[in-house]
Amino acid sequence: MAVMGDKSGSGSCVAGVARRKRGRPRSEASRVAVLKAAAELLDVDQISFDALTVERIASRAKVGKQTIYRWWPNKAGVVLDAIIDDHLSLTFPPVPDSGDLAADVRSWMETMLDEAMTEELISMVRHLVAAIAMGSAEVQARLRVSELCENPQLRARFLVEESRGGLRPGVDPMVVTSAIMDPLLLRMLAIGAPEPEWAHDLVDTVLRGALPATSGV
Amino acid sequence: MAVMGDKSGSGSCVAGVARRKRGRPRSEASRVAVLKAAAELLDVDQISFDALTVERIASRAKVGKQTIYRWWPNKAGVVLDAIIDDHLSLTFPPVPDSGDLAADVRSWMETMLDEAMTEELISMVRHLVAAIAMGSAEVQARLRVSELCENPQLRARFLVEESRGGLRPGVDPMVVTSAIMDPLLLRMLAIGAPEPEWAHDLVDTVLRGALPATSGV
Amino acid sequence: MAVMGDKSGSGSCVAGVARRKRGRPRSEASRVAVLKAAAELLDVDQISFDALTVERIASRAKVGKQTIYRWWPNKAGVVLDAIIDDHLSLTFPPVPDSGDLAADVRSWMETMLDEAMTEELISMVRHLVAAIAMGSAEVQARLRVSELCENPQLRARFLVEESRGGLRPGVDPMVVTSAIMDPLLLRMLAIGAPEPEWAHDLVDTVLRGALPATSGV
Amino acid sequence: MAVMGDKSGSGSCVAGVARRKRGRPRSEASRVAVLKAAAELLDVDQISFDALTVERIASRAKVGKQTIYRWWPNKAGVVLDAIIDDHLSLTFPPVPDSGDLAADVRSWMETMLDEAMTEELISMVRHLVAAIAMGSAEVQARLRVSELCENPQLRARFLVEESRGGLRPGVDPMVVTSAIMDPLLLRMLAIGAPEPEWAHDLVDTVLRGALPATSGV
DNA sequence: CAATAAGCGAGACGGTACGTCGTGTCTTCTT
DNA sequence: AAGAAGACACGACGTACCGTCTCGCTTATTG
Repeated sequence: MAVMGDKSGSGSCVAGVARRKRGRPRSEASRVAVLKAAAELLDVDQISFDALTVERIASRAKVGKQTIYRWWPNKAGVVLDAIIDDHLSLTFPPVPDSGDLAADVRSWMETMLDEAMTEELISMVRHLVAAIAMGSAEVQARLRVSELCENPQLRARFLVEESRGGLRPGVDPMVVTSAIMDPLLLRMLAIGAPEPEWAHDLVDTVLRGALPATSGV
Repeated sequence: MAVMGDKSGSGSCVAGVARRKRGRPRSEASRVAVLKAAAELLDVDQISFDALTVERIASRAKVGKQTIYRWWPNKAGVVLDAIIDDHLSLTFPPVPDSGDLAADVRSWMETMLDEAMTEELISMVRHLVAAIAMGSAEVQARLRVSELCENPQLRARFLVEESRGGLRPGVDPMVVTSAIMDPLLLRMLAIGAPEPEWAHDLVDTVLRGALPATSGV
Repeated sequence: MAVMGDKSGSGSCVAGVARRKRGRPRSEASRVAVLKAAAELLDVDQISFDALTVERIASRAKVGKQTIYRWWPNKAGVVLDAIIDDHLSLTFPPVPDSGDLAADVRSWMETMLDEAMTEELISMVRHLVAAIAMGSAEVQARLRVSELCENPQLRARFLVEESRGGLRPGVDPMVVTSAIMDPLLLRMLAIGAPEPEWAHDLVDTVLRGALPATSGV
Repeated sequence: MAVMGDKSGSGSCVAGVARRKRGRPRSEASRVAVLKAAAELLDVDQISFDALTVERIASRAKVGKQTIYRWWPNKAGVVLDAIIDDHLSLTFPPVPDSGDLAADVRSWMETMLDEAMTEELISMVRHLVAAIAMGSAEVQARLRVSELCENPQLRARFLVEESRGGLRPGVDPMVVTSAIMDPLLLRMLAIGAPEPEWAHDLVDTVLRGALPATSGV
């Protein structure tokens, strides 16, 4: 999933051969060092998004400040690229597929509450949301909350179920995913781990709305 | 809903007489001027949360910078108090009550999409979420997204419906509110106004899970 | 040597009986506490003149800040009063009087160089000069360097000598005192203790000019 | 008379090649602009040493505040460099050389009293002495009152006279200069212009001590 | 192979805002 | 009325980053 960190939108060289430009080419090592440094500062050193500074990234990456400003518009841009380049990611537990959607989602939520509500994951959510909420319109154009914060696996499970005919007709798997995941994310952002009761109630209510009437949820 | 802007955790005078402290008492005028100034800068002048500075608040409020730092820990603290003190608030359209919950919520969502998705409302959502996502743990302890970003009217409508027995037994009105409102808020935060189709699908799915099976949603 | 620390020049009550003014009289205890505190901070705690603050004086004196501002114009005023009231003073070694002026002054200078060039005395000179150099015109009107920095004993010795006819006719004892003391003070201010050679040369040269031609200096 | 404004004690490159350091080199333009600005504020705008602020210097010099703090420890350091770099100096009237030292010095003192005792010169003396008296030990190490406040021309006149054999053997020209100049400076600092009588008496007394006995001073 | 470009680490630059400290004034209760 | 306490408007402090701008050096392509 290559991404142009390019300020100027670059517009890839259409000439098939990808004719190399004159002058010294961009250093891949520096690019990676920057993204890695940013990711580590947020992830390992657990600093907050606004305690993160471009200078600190540059210093940790052993890179000149200008090298960052040459390729990214600001720190939000760097963080987003770090996310996109998978140096920094939300890793939610996998969603099982036993054939029984309701049981699978409930079991997944159980695992979320028991194992995934770590300080690291919660602060990561905060960083991402902060990066998005503070980023410029331009930055947001490159990023969808739904693509980053959502559990792609959860969405995939709903899509599979839909193809099996296990969802009520007309129900959008994306919508179902959001209805479960987004309230969960906002709770993590605002109050940390949610109440188990609340979470189970959420899953039940949404699933009841998403499954066919015949299924005895 | 009075709130102690106090750094040191309020510490109410338990002694019944509430004996006045020595020295000049805190100026209520200054307190209000600060909150008002912060609110106006975000609300009227439409500046972003991180373009907001303590110095600018102080200058607009005609108050010494120290007076702000004496009573609030940082700008996020000021903004939160401004919200809590109702100088700054999200005002969503009212939820009608015709007796038919499904129709009411659908109509409310219609109004949201048509009238409420203004630049102002969306940027206000961003300010609030940024204030929470970037704030310290201490700040978050004083604020719940669920209390601020949520539409209290929507929640009230579900509570009324529950008391009338119009909700499926065991369904928590708070959960239902979140399942509709939170995905909407995240969309506003990330991509601005959501697709109408998506929004209607969300309402339908959640309501189907929340209403009694007998109701023909 | 009583001094009115009064801002308004006060103008003593002319009515012979010294009729007490209405209201609570000025607290002598506070006045002394302030001067003592200022003196100690400079003298004992060895802080520099501009590290000295009115707030620190007030706090050390257990006195309200206003009590200082009610009676003194600023910290320079306080320091000057502390000097005048003898809480803070330059104590130079005594000048012997053996009848032989030249021998006495040389011996005094010897003692100065050997015993008096302590860190405390030098920093005290600096405080005084700073207080004078930075003080307003009003402050300076109340203070003469010649009265404070000069060794009154040295001056007295020259005056005695003059009355005995031991000075060349027409020579002003004050001038002689200055010609020896002021270069010494400036050296202390700028470079700390002066070179002994330099000091002896100074004494010799000035004395030769001040004593009658007959005396074989 | 080049001076390193360097915080870290100059550290000249001993390596003959004087290999340039990495990074952008210090801007000479900024260095000069700062010293010039400080000098003008004291000299032209006639503000007092403690009304002088680093921010004002920076703003007048059109320089970032940090650029000042990068190279100087505080405002006293800046003022001292301004002095050393000759942007700010005491300019006393020239000392004539007619061959008759006594007449020359008396005539010079006459000119001093008549023409040089301007408000500007006196306040400049105050600035310089304040800068020294309040400065840290480090600052003082770089500056000698004797080098700055003294009239170099007066000293030169005495040195010339010494080489001609016009001074009494063993008399140090530096000492004579101080014995005349320092009392004058302290008077200017403390009370402004001195009495003419006092000044003439000073000159007579010191010269009598400095000239050979044969000369009929 | 030299010339020419452009990227690189380093670090100074003009700025803005920070959070703290001190000033001198004001306002409250206490003595 | 004066005193101790302490909040107030103001403004400078010295620091941290911002985003820009040279420097000398390195690494490519091109003539």
